[in-house]
Amino acid sequence: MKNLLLTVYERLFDDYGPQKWWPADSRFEVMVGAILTQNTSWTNVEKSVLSLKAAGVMSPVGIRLTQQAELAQLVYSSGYYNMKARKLKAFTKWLGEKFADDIEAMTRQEVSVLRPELLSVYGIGEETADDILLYALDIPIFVIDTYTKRLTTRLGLAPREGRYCDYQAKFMNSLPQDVSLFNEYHALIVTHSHNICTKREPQCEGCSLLEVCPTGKSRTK
DNA sequence: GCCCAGGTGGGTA
DNA sequence: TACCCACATGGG
Repeated sequence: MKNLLLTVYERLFDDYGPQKWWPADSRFEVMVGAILTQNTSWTNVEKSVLSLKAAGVMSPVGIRLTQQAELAQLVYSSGYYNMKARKLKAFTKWLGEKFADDIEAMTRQEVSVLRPELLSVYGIGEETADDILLYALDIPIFVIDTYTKRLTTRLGLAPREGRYCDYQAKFMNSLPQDVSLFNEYHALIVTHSHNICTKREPQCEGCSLLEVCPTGKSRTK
């Protein structure tokens, strides 16, 4: 049987082309973006990223030296600003204590050790951890988000159990373990989701799974 | 005005 | 384990 998930990937890639994720100037900026984009549209995150850069604090040291209240103002536009300021503080504290801010050193850690370490940091859950591993550290791990779950469910490919790890296993067991493929696939799912009806359930009449929403009701172009 | 966005942590049963 | 809720701005 032809690998269905690979077929879906090829179809999305044909439709949208390379997505060039993650848009950022450094690995550290990817990590910051991964925290800021939690349940938040990227356009809001971009403003916060610019604010952090303008304030000269887009670095582990910069964030550690910034008061949490001031940090909250800098990331205001991405919402949950008090929570996210706290998360950025927790993450940079960990980065300093564990790796002396040496991000290259992170890549030399076994994923089996590094991922649980990331998950132990306040504010870093499974998706954010995997964003960091894949998009900042080029480690082949598949990122599962709301869009991915929704699409696989609509395609009838949802795993029997609906935990994060079940969805992740579904993708990782069906695809070659390739950083570029995982990078592109997740990005394509997000882009595609921005182009189809994203209403939770049911999807709008006639909104085909792999077609752009015919009603034009897609929300986040 | 309403709905949703590239989630996570804490509380309760 | 499985829900429920708080966290919050900004665009369609």
